[in-house]
Amino acid sequence: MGYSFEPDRPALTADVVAFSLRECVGEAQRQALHVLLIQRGSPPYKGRWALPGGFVQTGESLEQAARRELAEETGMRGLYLEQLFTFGDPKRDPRGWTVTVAYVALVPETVAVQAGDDAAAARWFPVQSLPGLAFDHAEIVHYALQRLRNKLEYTAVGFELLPDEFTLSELQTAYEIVLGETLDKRNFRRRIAEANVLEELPRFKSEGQGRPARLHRYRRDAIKEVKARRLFP
Amino acid sequence: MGYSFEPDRPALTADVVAFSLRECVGEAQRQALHVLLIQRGSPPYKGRWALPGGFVQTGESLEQAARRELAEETGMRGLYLEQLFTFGDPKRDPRGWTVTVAYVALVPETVAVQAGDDAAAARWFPVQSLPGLAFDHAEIVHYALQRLRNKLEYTAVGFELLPDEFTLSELQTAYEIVLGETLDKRNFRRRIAEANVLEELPRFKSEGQGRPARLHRYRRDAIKEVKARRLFP
DNA sequence: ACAAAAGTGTTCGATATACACCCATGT
DNA sequence: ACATGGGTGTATATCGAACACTTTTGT
Repeated sequence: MGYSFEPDRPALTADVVAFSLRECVGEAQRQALHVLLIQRGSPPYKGRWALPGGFVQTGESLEQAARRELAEETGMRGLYLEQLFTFGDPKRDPRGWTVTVAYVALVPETVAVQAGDDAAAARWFPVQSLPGLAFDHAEIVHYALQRLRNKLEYTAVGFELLPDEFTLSELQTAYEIVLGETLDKRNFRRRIAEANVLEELPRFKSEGQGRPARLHRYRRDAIKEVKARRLFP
Repeated sequence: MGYSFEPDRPALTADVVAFSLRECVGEAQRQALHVLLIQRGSPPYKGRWALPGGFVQTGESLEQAARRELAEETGMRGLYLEQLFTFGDPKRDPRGWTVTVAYVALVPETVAVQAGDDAAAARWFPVQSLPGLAFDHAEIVHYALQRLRNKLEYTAVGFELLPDEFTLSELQTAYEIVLGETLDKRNFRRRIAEANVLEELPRFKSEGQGRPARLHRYRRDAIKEVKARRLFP
């Protein structure tokens, strides 16, 4: 670090790829993985959809910036958040040199979006049918999706997409939607049990018809394994 | 991304954690994993050791900046390089707000270090006995080491630490040193063979005594597996 | 009673692990 | 001839994958 002069500085932003499992519009009961996008109100890319995010401010950490921007633009707080990658191609923003630190957030369906102060539209889009995105945001979403699938295979973060209390079937459905493949119920439950990150609650959830399902929640005292085992090899 | 005003900008740097397997000083034949450090010539942390790195310049990408700084300060070029993480704690640099994008580089022992223009000392330190580091660089190295071990378990990047041509025993030794455990020779060779990333060369390497070992090299046409298999579960 | 979702074990094949001897060269 | 490192196959244990029926509730 032999800083011998002070060159120009890029603008630094934090952008968030917020994933959530939501019902597809028009298709009740059919959940799909969605990404939250915000419609740009000013050029460049005016009217185009983009990831929530904005400038990192003096005195805050990168993660704080990501959380603040997400809260300001969508009202969502307290989510699982993880740094994804930093995108710094000098031409990625037509206005000038802008480097962005991208984060991934996982959002339970129970968390509601409140559009930001600037009244910009915020909407969930199915990852399978995203509109054209501003900047290099399509690339960022693509990279985030890969990472999410990987993460789900190796670690047990799936419940970050669910409410505090959930049934094992809901958890399995979450995994199936994200991974894009169906899983065997018995094998799935065995894996989750062996991971030892859930605890049973003394409550059940009745989903219309059928036998009520036991509710579970994440064990907050769950130990991070020294050598993470792959959950779904 | 509703940029409504232009806040202060942090300085943006790229730092590199360069790993290499080198002989320990004093202990001929005993290799260990080393990290390249540069002695700071000016405050803050004057005289302390730090990671090579420096400001990202206008018009270059983050990876280009990392490569350029590494070349300028150590003379090393053409290495395996991978983005690690971006560190942005507002207090990480006492001079002011500085965000750094950290990279990991893997350096064959055959690559020599030429100290940079500013004649700052550059030295390889065993990861087991690092000096006190400037800034948050100890944290960065620690994180890089975790990532390197992980990477080696899941993917076959081990040969990036070796010269173009190497023997399977050299490759195994590299894995053993980084992972900190001994591996079974036959199982190791089977795994590497199954990964299908190496090709045999019609040459052998005679290491003083013993039967000469066949040389191998990385297959440049090796296919990236869709679903990476763990090499050493 | 029946439709709908929850819950539960076992078998079989694949993969990982443990293990020992012969080969080619230098001294 | 012997010391040194290179090279090879098999048997067993573990793990993953496939698979079907019983239970509990709402209608």
